[in-house]
Amino acid sequence: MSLKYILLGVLSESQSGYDIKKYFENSLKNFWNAELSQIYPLLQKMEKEGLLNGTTGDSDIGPKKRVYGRTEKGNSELESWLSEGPVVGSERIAYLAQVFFLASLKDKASAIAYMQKLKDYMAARLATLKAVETEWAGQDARYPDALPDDEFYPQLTLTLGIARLRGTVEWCEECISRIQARKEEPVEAGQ
Amino acid sequence: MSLKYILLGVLSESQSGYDIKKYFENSLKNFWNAELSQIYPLLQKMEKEGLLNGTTGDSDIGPKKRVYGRTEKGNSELESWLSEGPVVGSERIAYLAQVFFLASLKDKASAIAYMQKLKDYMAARLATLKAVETEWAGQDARYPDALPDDEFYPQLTLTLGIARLRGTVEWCEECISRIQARKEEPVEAGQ
DNA sequence: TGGGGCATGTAAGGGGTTACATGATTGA
DNA sequence: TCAATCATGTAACCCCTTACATGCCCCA
Repeated sequence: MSLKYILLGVLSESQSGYDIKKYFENSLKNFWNAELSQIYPLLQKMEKEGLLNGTTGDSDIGPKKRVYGRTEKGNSELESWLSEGPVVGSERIAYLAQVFFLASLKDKASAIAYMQKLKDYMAARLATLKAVETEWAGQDARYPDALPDDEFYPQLTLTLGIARLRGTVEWCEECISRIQARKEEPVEAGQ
Repeated sequence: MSLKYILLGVLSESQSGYDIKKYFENSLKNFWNAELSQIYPLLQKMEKEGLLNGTTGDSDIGPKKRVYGRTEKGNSELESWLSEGPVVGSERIAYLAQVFFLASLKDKASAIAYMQKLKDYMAARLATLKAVETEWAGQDARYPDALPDDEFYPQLTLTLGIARLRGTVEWCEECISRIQARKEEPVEAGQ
Protein backbone atom coordinates (compact mmCIF):
# COMPACT_ATOMS: atom_id res chain seq x y z
CA MET A 1 0.00 0.00 0.00
CA SER A 2 3.04 2.28 0.05
CA LEU A 3 3.46 2.69 -3.70
CA LYS A 4 0.34 4.82 -3.85
CA TYR A 5 1.88 7.34 -1.46
CA ILE A 6 5.24 7.23 -3.18
CA LEU A 7 3.53 8.19 -6.44
CA LEU A 8 1.86 11.05 -4.60
CA GLY A 9 5.25 12.09 -3.28
CA VAL A 10 6.89 11.96 -6.70
CA LEU A 11 4.08 13.98 -8.22
CA SER A 12 4.90 17.19 -6.38
CA GLU A 13 5.86 18.01 -9.96
CA SER A 14 3.54 16.79 -12.70
CA GLN A 15 4.91 13.85 -14.63
CA SER A 16 3.94 10.94 -16.82
CA GLY A 17 4.17 7.31 -15.79
CA TYR A 18 7.19 6.92 -17.99
CA ASP A 19 8.95 9.83 -16.30
CA ILE A 20 8.11 8.41 -12.89
CA LYS A 21 9.73 5.13 -13.85
CA LYS A 22 12.94 6.99 -14.70
CA TYR A 23 12.71 8.75 -11.36
CA PHE A 24 12.61 5.36 -9.66
CA GLU A 25 15.69 4.26 -11.58
CA ASN A 26 17.62 7.39 -10.68
CA SER A 27 16.64 8.17 -7.13
CA LEU A 28 14.27 5.82 -5.38
CA LYS A 29 15.75 2.52 -6.46
CA ASN A 30 17.80 2.17 -3.29
CA PHE A 31 14.74 1.58 -1.15
CA TRP A 32 11.85 1.06 -3.58
CA ASN A 33 11.19 0.03 -7.14
CA ALA A 34 8.16 -0.31 -9.38
CA GLU A 35 7.58 -1.51 -12.91
CA LEU A 36 5.63 0.40 -15.56
CA SER A 37 3.05 -2.37 -15.54
CA GLN A 38 2.36 -1.49 -11.94
CA ILE A 39 2.62 2.29 -12.30
CA TYR A 40 0.21 2.84 -15.20
CA PRO A 41 -2.84 1.05 -13.77
CA LEU A 42 -2.27 2.62 -10.34
CA LEU A 43 -2.12 6.12 -11.80
CA GLN A 44 -5.45 5.46 -13.52
CA LYS A 45 -6.96 4.14 -10.32
CA MET A 46 -5.72 7.10 -8.32
CA GLU A 47 -7.17 9.50 -10.85
CA LYS A 48 -10.56 7.81 -10.49
CA GLU A 49 -10.23 8.23 -6.74
CA GLY A 50 -9.62 11.94 -7.19
CA LEU A 51 -6.05 11.93 -5.87
CA LEU A 52 -4.58 12.89 -9.23
CA ASN A 53 -5.68 14.66 -12.36
CA GLY A 54 -4.29 13.68 -15.73
CA THR A 55 -4.08 15.59 -18.97
CA THR A 56 -3.29 13.92 -22.28
CA GLY A 57 -1.52 15.11 -25.33
CA ASP A 58 0.30 18.39 -24.78
CA SER A 59 3.63 16.76 -25.51
CA ASP A 60 6.48 18.47 -27.37
CA ILE A 61 7.18 16.05 -30.15
CA GLY A 62 7.01 12.43 -29.05
CA PRO A 63 3.92 10.23 -28.87
CA LYS A 64 0.93 11.32 -26.82
CA LYS A 65 1.75 11.58 -23.16
CA ARG A 66 -0.47 11.46 -20.13
CA VAL A 67 0.81 13.80 -17.43
CA TYR A 68 -0.49 13.53 -13.89
CA GLY A 69 -0.53 16.04 -11.09
CA ARG A 70 -1.60 15.87 -7.46
CA THR A 71 -4.98 17.22 -6.47
CA GLU A 72 -5.70 18.87 -3.13
CA LYS A 73 -7.09 15.55 -1.96
CA GLY A 74 -3.82 13.95 -3.06
CA ASN A 75 -1.85 16.47 -1.03
CA SER A 76 -3.71 15.76 2.16
CA GLU A 77 -3.55 12.00 1.59
CA LEU A 78 0.24 12.22 1.36
CA GLU A 79 0.44 14.41 4.43
CA SER A 80 -1.67 12.08 6.51
CA TRP A 81 0.51 9.12 5.48
CA LEU A 82 3.55 10.96 6.80
CA SER A 83 1.72 12.20 9.89
CA GLU A 84 0.73 8.71 10.96
CA GLY A 85 4.39 7.98 11.63
CA PRO A 86 6.95 5.52 10.30
CA VAL A 87 5.77 2.49 8.34
CA VAL A 88 8.00 -0.26 9.65
CA GLY A 89 8.26 -4.02 9.87
CA SER A 90 8.34 -6.95 7.47
CA GLU A 91 11.67 -6.42 5.76
CA ARG A 92 12.71 -9.45 3.74
CA ILE A 93 16.41 -9.82 3.15
CA ALA A 94 17.07 -13.02 1.28
CA TYR A 95 20.85 -12.94 1.56
CA LEU A 96 20.66 -12.84 5.36
CA ALA A 97 18.53 -15.97 5.26
CA GLN A 98 21.28 -17.51 3.17
CA VAL A 99 23.99 -16.54 5.65
CA PHE A 100 21.83 -17.96 8.43
CA PHE A 101 21.91 -21.36 6.70
CA LEU A 102 25.47 -21.29 5.40
CA ALA A 103 26.27 -24.25 7.63
CA SER A 104 24.55 -26.35 4.96
CA LEU A 105 27.50 -25.80 2.65
CA LYS A 106 30.02 -28.55 3.09
CA ASP A 107 33.22 -26.59 3.74
CA LYS A 108 34.49 -23.28 5.03
CA ALA A 109 35.84 -22.37 1.61
CA SER A 110 32.34 -22.29 0.12
CA ALA A 111 31.07 -20.10 2.93
CA ILE A 112 33.98 -17.72 2.46
CA ALA A 113 33.37 -17.63 -1.28
CA TYR A 114 29.75 -16.74 -0.58
CA MET A 115 30.70 -13.90 1.76
CA GLN A 116 33.24 -12.62 -0.73
CA LYS A 117 30.63 -12.39 -3.46
CA LEU A 118 28.31 -10.58 -1.09
CA LYS A 119 31.06 -8.14 -0.17
CA ASP A 120 31.84 -7.44 -3.83
CA TYR A 121 28.21 -6.69 -4.56
CA MET A 122 27.85 -4.37 -1.58
CA ALA A 123 31.14 -2.63 -2.35
CA ALA A 124 29.98 -1.96 -5.91
CA ARG A 125 26.71 -0.47 -4.71
CA LEU A 126 28.61 1.62 -2.17
CA ALA A 127 30.84 2.97 -4.92
CA THR A 128 27.88 4.12 -7.01
CA LEU A 129 26.24 5.86 -4.06
CA LYS A 130 29.49 7.58 -3.14
CA ALA A 131 29.79 8.75 -6.74
CA VAL A 132 26.29 10.21 -6.55
CA GLU A 133 27.24 12.07 -3.41
CA THR A 134 30.49 13.40 -4.86
CA GLU A 135 28.80 14.70 -7.97
CA TRP A 136 25.96 16.26 -6.06
CA ALA A 137 28.35 17.99 -3.68
CA GLY A 138 30.37 19.27 -6.61
CA GLN A 139 27.38 20.70 -8.44
CA ASP A 140 25.63 22.48 -5.61
CA ALA A 141 27.44 24.61 -3.06
CA ARG A 142 24.49 24.31 -0.70
CA TYR A 143 25.20 20.57 -0.31
CA PRO A 144 24.22 19.11 2.08
CA ASP A 145 22.67 21.21 4.83
CA ALA A 146 21.68 24.33 2.92
CA LEU A 147 19.78 22.44 0.24
CA PRO A 148 16.10 23.25 -0.16
CA ASP A 149 13.72 20.90 1.65
CA ASP A 150 12.83 18.84 -1.39
CA GLU A 151 16.51 17.94 -1.83
CA PHE A 152 17.60 17.96 1.79
CA TYR A 153 15.33 15.11 2.89
CA PRO A 154 16.35 12.90 -0.05
CA GLN A 155 19.94 13.65 0.93
CA LEU A 156 19.25 12.18 4.36
CA THR A 157 18.27 8.88 2.76
CA LEU A 158 21.44 8.93 0.68
CA THR A 159 23.44 9.35 3.87
CA LEU A 160 21.85 6.31 5.43
CA GLY A 161 22.31 4.28 2.27
CA ILE A 162 26.02 5.00 2.26
CA ALA A 163 26.42 4.34 5.98
CA ARG A 164 24.59 1.04 5.73
CA LEU A 165 26.53 -0.18 2.74
CA ARG A 166 29.78 0.80 4.41
CA GLY A 167 28.72 -1.11 7.50
CA THR A 168 27.66 -4.12 5.46
CA VAL A 169 30.97 -4.27 3.60
CA GLU A 170 32.86 -4.10 6.89
CA TRP A 171 30.65 -6.81 8.30
CA CYS A 172 31.40 -9.06 5.32
CA GLU A 173 35.12 -8.60 5.89
CA GLU A 174 34.73 -9.38 9.57
CA CYS A 175 32.71 -12.50 8.73
CA ILE A 176 35.40 -13.72 6.37
CA SER A 177 38.11 -13.34 9.00
CA ARG A 178 35.99 -15.00 11.64
CA ILE A 179 35.14 -17.94 9.41
CA GLN A 180 38.79 -18.31 8.42
CA ALA A 181 39.87 -18.34 12.07
CA ARG A 182 37.55 -21.24 12.91
CA LYS A 183 38.64 -24.85 12.96
CA GLU A 184 37.17 -26.94 10.17
CA GLU A 185 34.53 -29.11 11.80
CA PRO A 186 35.12 -32.81 11.30
CA VAL A 187 32.47 -34.32 9.02
CA GLU A 188 30.71 -37.17 10.78
CA ALA A 189 31.71 -40.52 9.42
CA GLY A 190 28.98 -42.93 8.34
CA GLN A 191 25.60 -41.11 8.33
CA MET B 1 10.84 -17.89 -4.25
CA SER B 2 13.07 -17.70 -1.17
CA LEU B 3 10.61 -19.05 1.37
CA LYS B 4 10.89 -22.50 -0.15
CA TYR B 5 14.62 -22.56 0.60
CA ILE B 6 14.18 -21.06 4.04
CA LEU B 7 11.82 -23.91 4.91
CA LEU B 8 14.45 -26.33 3.65
CA GLY B 9 17.00 -24.60 5.85
CA VAL B 10 14.80 -24.70 8.92
CA LEU B 11 14.06 -28.38 8.39
CA SER B 12 17.57 -29.56 9.12
CA GLU B 13 15.61 -30.81 12.11
CA SER B 14 12.18 -32.28 11.46
CA GLN B 15 9.36 -30.00 12.52
CA SER B 16 5.70 -29.25 11.99
CA GLY B 17 4.39 -26.13 10.27
CA TYR B 18 3.35 -24.80 13.62
CA ASP B 19 6.84 -25.27 15.05
CA ILE B 20 8.35 -23.56 12.01
CA LYS B 21 6.11 -20.56 12.58
CA LYS B 22 7.48 -20.29 16.14
CA TYR B 23 10.99 -20.51 14.74
CA PHE B 24 10.21 -17.55 12.52
CA GLU B 25 8.97 -15.58 15.51
CA ASN B 26 12.05 -16.38 17.57
CA SER B 27 14.92 -16.29 15.14
CA LEU B 28 14.19 -15.41 11.54
CA LYS B 29 11.83 -12.50 12.09
CA ASN B 30 14.59 -9.93 11.74
CA PHE B 31 15.01 -10.59 8.05
CA TRP B 32 12.06 -12.78 7.03
CA ASN B 33 8.58 -13.68 8.13
CA ALA B 34 5.84 -16.03 6.99
CA GLU B 35 2.29 -16.72 8.10
CA LEU B 36 0.87 -20.18 8.77
CA SER B 37 -1.47 -19.73 5.82
CA GLN B 38 1.60 -19.53 3.62
CA ILE B 39 3.62 -22.22 5.38
CA TYR B 40 1.09 -25.06 5.37
CA PRO B 41 0.28 -25.11 1.63
CA LEU B 42 3.94 -24.72 0.72
CA LEU B 43 4.96 -27.66 2.90
CA GLN B 44 2.35 -29.77 1.12
CA LYS B 45 3.56 -28.63 -2.28
CA MET B 46 7.18 -29.33 -1.38
CA GLU B 47 6.28 -32.80 -0.19
CA LYS B 48 4.61 -33.49 -3.55
CA GLU B 49 7.80 -32.29 -5.23
CA GLY B 50 9.84 -34.77 -3.22
CA LEU B 51 11.80 -32.15 -1.27
CA LEU B 52 10.23 -33.13 2.06
CA ASN B 53 8.61 -36.13 3.60
CA GLY B 54 5.87 -35.77 6.16
CA THR B 55 4.60 -38.13 8.81
CA THR B 56 1.32 -37.59 10.65
CA GLY B 57 0.25 -38.44 14.12
CA ASP B 58 3.17 -39.53 16.24
CA SER B 59 2.65 -36.61 18.60
CA ASP B 60 3.06 -36.82 22.37
CA ILE B 61 -0.30 -35.67 23.61
CA GLY B 62 -1.66 -32.72 21.62
CA PRO B 63 -3.77 -32.89 18.47
CA LYS B 64 -2.46 -34.73 15.44
CA LYS B 65 0.68 -33.17 14.09
CA ARG B 66 2.28 -33.38 10.68
CA VAL B 67 6.06 -33.39 10.98
CA TYR B 68 8.22 -32.74 7.93
CA GLY B 69 11.83 -33.60 7.24
CA ARG B 70 14.17 -32.87 4.35
CA THR B 71 14.79 -35.52 1.74
CA GLU B 72 18.10 -36.00 -0.07
CA LYS B 73 16.63 -34.02 -2.94
CA GLY B 74 15.76 -31.29 -0.45
CA ASN B 75 19.33 -31.22 0.79
CA SER B 76 20.80 -30.72 -2.64
CA GLU B 77 18.18 -28.10 -3.54
CA LEU B 78 19.20 -26.07 -0.48
CA GLU B 79 22.87 -26.45 -1.26
CA SER B 80 22.45 -25.31 -4.84
CA TRP B 81 20.53 -22.23 -3.68
CA LEU B 82 23.47 -21.27 -1.47
CA SER B 83 26.01 -22.18 -4.14
CA GLU B 84 24.46 -19.87 -6.70
CA GLY B 85 25.55 -16.92 -4.60
CA PRO B 86 23.80 -14.09 -2.78
CA VAL B 87 20.19 -13.31 -3.65
CA VAL B 88 20.16 -9.51 -3.67
CA GLY B 89 18.16 -6.56 -4.90
CA SER B 90 14.67 -5.17 -4.56
CA GLU B 91 14.58 -4.22 -0.89
CA ARG B 92 11.54 -2.14 -0.08
CA ILE B 93 11.91 0.14 2.93
CA ALA B 94 8.77 2.18 3.33
CA TYR B 95 10.09 4.47 6.05
CA LEU B 96 12.94 5.63 3.83
CA ALA B 97 10.41 6.57 1.19
CA GLN B 98 8.68 8.59 3.89
CA VAL B 99 11.88 10.37 4.89
CA PHE B 100 12.51 11.10 1.21
CA PHE B 101 9.21 12.99 1.04
CA LEU B 102 9.27 14.61 4.49
CA ALA B 103 9.40 18.02 2.79
CA SER B 104 5.66 17.55 2.24
CA LEU B 105 5.07 18.09 5.94
CA LYS B 106 4.46 21.75 6.62
CA ASP B 107 6.99 22.47 9.35
CA LYS B 108 10.30 21.30 10.75
CA ALA B 109 8.65 20.25 13.99
CA SER B 110 6.60 17.56 12.22
CA ALA B 111 9.67 16.22 10.47
CA ILE B 112 11.56 16.07 13.75
CA ALA B 113 8.63 14.34 15.42
CA TYR B 114 8.68 11.77 12.61
CA MET B 115 12.40 11.12 13.02
CA GLN B 116 12.01 10.85 16.77
CA LYS B 117 9.36 8.14 16.42
CA LEU B 118 11.57 6.30 13.98
CA LYS B 119 14.48 6.51 16.38
CA ASP B 120 12.37 5.18 19.26
CA TYR B 121 11.26 2.22 17.20
CA MET B 122 14.78 1.38 16.08
CA ALA B 123 16.16 1.81 19.60
CA ALA B 124 13.57 -0.62 20.95
CA ARG B 125 14.44 -3.22 18.35
CA LEU B 126 18.12 -2.70 19.09
CA ALA B 127 17.49 -3.30 22.78
CA THR B 128 15.77 -6.64 22.14
CA LEU B 129 18.57 -7.84 19.85
CA LYS B 130 21.19 -6.81 22.39
CA ALA B 131 19.28 -8.74 25.03
CA VAL B 132 19.31 -11.83 22.80
CA GLU B 133 23.04 -11.50 22.42
CA THR B 134 23.66 -11.00 26.14
CA GLU B 135 21.63 -14.05 27.07
CA TRP B 136 23.20 -16.22 24.41
CA ALA B 137 26.69 -15.19 25.47
CA GLY B 138 25.82 -15.94 29.09
CA GLN B 139 24.47 -19.39 28.35
CA ASP B 140 27.18 -20.73 26.09
CA ALA B 141 30.89 -20.28 26.79
CA ARG B 142 31.64 -21.00 23.14
CA TYR B 143 29.89 -17.76 22.14
CA PRO B 144 30.54 -16.44 19.56
CA ASP B 145 33.41 -17.92 17.59
CA ALA B 146 33.58 -21.43 19.00
CA LEU B 147 29.90 -22.14 18.41
CA PRO B 148 29.06 -25.08 16.16
CA ASP B 149 28.37 -24.16 12.53
CA ASP B 150 24.59 -24.26 12.84
CA GLU B 151 24.75 -21.58 15.54
CA PHE B 152 27.79 -19.68 14.34
CA TYR B 153 26.28 -18.59 11.02
CA PRO B 154 23.04 -17.42 12.64
CA GLN B 155 25.22 -15.46 15.06
CA LEU B 156 26.74 -13.61 12.11
CA THR B 157 23.28 -12.38 11.12
CA LEU B 158 22.64 -11.25 14.68
CA THR B 159 25.85 -9.23 14.56
CA LEU B 160 24.75 -7.45 11.40
CA GLY B 161 21.30 -6.83 12.81
CA ILE B 162 22.76 -5.13 15.86
CA ALA B 163 25.28 -3.11 13.85
CA ARG B 164 22.60 -1.91 11.46
CA LEU B 165 20.17 -0.90 14.15
CA ARG B 166 22.92 0.91 16.01
CA GLY B 167 23.80 2.73 12.81
CA THR B 168 20.18 3.56 12.11
CA VAL B 169 19.62 4.99 15.59
CA GLU B 170 22.71 7.16 15.23
CA TRP B 171 21.53 8.29 11.82
CA CYS B 172 18.17 9.30 13.26
CA GLU B 173 19.92 11.40 15.90
CA GLU B 174 22.09 13.01 13.28
CA CYS B 175 19.04 13.76 11.14
CA ILE B 176 17.28 15.42 14.06
CA SER B 177 20.25 17.71 14.75
CA ARG B 178 20.66 18.55 11.10
CA ILE B 179 16.97 19.38 10.68
CA GLN B 180 17.03 21.48 13.83
CA ALA B 181 20.06 23.43 12.61
CA ARG B 182 18.29 24.43 9.38
CA LYS B 183 16.45 27.67 8.91
CA GLU B 184 12.71 27.31 8.62
CA GLU B 185 11.89 27.86 4.97
CA PRO B 186 9.45 30.68 4.42
CA VAL B 187 6.11 29.35 3.18
CA GLU B 188 5.25 30.99 -0.10
CA ALA B 189 2.36 33.36 0.23
CA GLY B 190 -0.53 32.84 -2.14
CA GLN B 191 1.34 30.49 -4.47
C1' DT C 1 14.61 -0.40 -43.28
C1' DG C 2 15.53 -1.59 -39.03
C1' DG C 3 16.87 -0.89 -34.25
C1' DG C 4 16.42 1.81 -30.10
C1' DG C 5 14.17 4.93 -27.18
C1' DC C 6 9.61 7.00 -26.11
C1' DA C 7 5.08 5.99 -24.44
C1' DT C 8 0.99 3.35 -22.70
C1' DG C 9 -1.12 -0.37 -21.68
C1' DT C 10 -3.13 -5.76 -20.68
C1' DA C 11 -2.65 -10.69 -18.97
C1' DA C 12 -1.00 -14.36 -16.32
C1' DG C 13 0.89 -15.99 -12.40
C1' DG C 14 3.60 -16.01 -8.01
C1' DG C 15 4.11 -14.34 -3.29
C1' DG C 16 2.06 -12.58 0.82
C1' DT C 17 -1.64 -10.84 4.14
C1' DT C 18 -6.02 -11.04 6.34
C1' DA C 19 -9.96 -13.33 7.41
C1' DC C 20 -12.37 -17.36 8.18
C1' DA C 21 -13.25 -22.38 9.61
C1' DT C 22 -12.43 -26.36 12.42
C1' DG C 23 -11.36 -29.02 16.29
C1' DA C 24 -8.56 -30.90 20.34
C1' DT C 25 -6.34 -30.02 24.74
C1' DT C 26 -5.04 -27.48 28.90
C1' DG C 27 -5.60 -24.64 32.80
C1' DA C 28 -8.20 -21.05 35.50
C1' DT D 1 -17.31 -23.78 31.63
C1' DC D 2 -14.65 -20.54 29.25
C1' DA D 3 -10.51 -18.78 27.36
C1' DA D 4 -6.01 -19.73 25.63
C1' DT D 5 -2.92 -22.47 23.18
C1' DC D 6 -2.02 -26.14 19.98
C1' DA D 7 -2.68 -27.52 15.31
C1' DT D 8 -4.06 -27.54 10.33
C1' DG D 9 -6.05 -25.79 6.79
C1' DT D 10 -9.05 -22.77 2.80
C1' DA D 11 -10.54 -18.39 0.44
C1' DA D 12 -10.27 -13.81 -1.02
C1' DC D 13 -7.62 -10.22 -1.99
C1' DC D 14 -3.58 -7.23 -2.81
C1' DC D 15 1.08 -6.45 -4.46
C1' DC D 16 4.53 -7.33 -7.67
C1' DT D 17 7.04 -9.52 -11.68
C1' DT D 18 7.33 -11.21 -16.26
C1' DA D 19 5.70 -11.47 -20.61
C1' DC D 20 3.25 -9.72 -24.25
C1' DA D 21 0.97 -6.08 -27.43
C1' DT D 22 0.83 -1.71 -29.70
C1' DG D 23 2.44 2.28 -32.00
C1' DC D 24 5.24 6.57 -32.71
C1' DC D 25 9.60 8.91 -33.61
C1' DC D 26 14.50 9.39 -34.65
C1' DC D 27 18.75 8.16 -36.46
C1' DA D 28 22.11 5.19 -38.76
